Amino acid sequence: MEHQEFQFFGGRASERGSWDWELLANGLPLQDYRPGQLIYLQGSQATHFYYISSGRIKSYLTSQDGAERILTVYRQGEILGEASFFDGQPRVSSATALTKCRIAAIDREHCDRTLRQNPQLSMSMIRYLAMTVRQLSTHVDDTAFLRADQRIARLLLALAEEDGVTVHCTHEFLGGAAGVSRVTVSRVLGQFQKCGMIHLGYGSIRLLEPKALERLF
Amino acid sequence: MEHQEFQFFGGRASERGSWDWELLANGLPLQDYRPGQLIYLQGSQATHFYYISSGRIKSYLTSQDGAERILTVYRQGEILGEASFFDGQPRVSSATALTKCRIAAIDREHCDRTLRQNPQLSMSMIRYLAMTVRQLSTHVDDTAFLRADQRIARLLLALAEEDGVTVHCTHEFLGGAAGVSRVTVSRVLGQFQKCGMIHLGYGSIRLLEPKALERLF
DNA sequence: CTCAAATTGTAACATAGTTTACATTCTTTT
DNA sequence: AAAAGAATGTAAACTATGTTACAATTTGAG
Repeated sequence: MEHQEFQFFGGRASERGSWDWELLANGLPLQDYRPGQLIYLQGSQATHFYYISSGRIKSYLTSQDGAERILTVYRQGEILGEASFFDGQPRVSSATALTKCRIAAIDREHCDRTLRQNPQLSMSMIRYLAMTVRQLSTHVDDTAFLRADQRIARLLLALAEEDGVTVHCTHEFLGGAAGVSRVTVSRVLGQFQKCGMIHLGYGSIRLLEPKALERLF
Repeated sequence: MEHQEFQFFGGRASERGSWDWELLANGLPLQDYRPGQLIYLQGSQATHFYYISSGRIKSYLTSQDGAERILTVYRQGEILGEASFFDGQPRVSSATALTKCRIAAIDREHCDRTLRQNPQLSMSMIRYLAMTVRQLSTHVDDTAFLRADQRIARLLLALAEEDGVTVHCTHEFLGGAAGVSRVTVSRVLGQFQKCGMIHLGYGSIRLLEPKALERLF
């Protein structure tokens, strides 16, 4: 029970390293992406899905007035965009590179052939999608039932799970991922710091008392 | 583009009839469930998933203080509980029968054998899970960016998609599905009625002007 | 080194939606 | 037919968060 339910988002932690998608990307050229570069856009048709050879990518929803809700942060060795690819409907989310990335784009012909030649990959894909369903359900659960401070606490713990005790991100980012405003993030983090649970830097947060954060819910 | 994006919840409309899971349940005994009977419980281990031969089932999340958030209404011919089954983690949601149901419980041994004998079923499962990912993403999108009245309008349209112009459910139910309180549902529906968009009965809502409801967002 | 841009802190104010409470209406049971 | 239970309508008080605004700090670019 090291990290228990903390697959809130970003959280593919529970399965990190247990996927082997290199086979899927085998033989495909890697493309370079710069930070901030768009990979796919909400509403577009899904002709490919993507394998991350290196770098980090966020997927997110955008409201009509431009607000952004982050769904997942994908990392090296993971795939993204496979759901819209398989169900044939337009993309529900967008994805952009958070860092420099090297990405392979997998098209339908390549995917079909590789799955046919490696039947065990189908089962991996089923498990991967099942994990994504779990993560999104947890997302709904959290936003439905937790207060702002609780969601922010969960998020910090989930990010620390991946990055270590010092999490590097802005309050703006945390707001987008937890579904609260930047101002609320700053206020809540200020309180956390006052209680000695965290230490705030510029663009970074060091978790001092993770146990205390867990006790918030 | 008859129903466009309205897979909000309950909404498997976009794919209705396009699944053929009978093969998966073939040879398994059907069990009878009464309305209100529990099928599986949040937090429990997933040893089976389920095929609905007849009846309707809701899946939902429960908060610590007992509040309920409905995720999906499943119907005849659909399967449920497959995500936790495949990813091997405890159930994130519960499921109970809404009506009398006949259900087949599919265990791991039976599932493995059937998928091995019918390789095309794996691809169906991938498409089904992909559709579920889409639905949950839409769920997150709606609760993140829409007001109470907009979510209720969407929900009514989605339900009408399945049940016809007269939707049979309580305000309590709508609240659970849209993520708002019963009181808010009653207030919003009252306004909709005053505008002539709907007609309210006892346990039923007739949509008079669906177009007007769509214009709300 | 300087200036512009990004990030953070904080306060006042606005508000959508919850909670609580109670009356009313409809349905089912006896 | 009466009584009990469900479902609905509506109002008042409350609250968590968003919004707006602006100052202070840190970083990065030229």
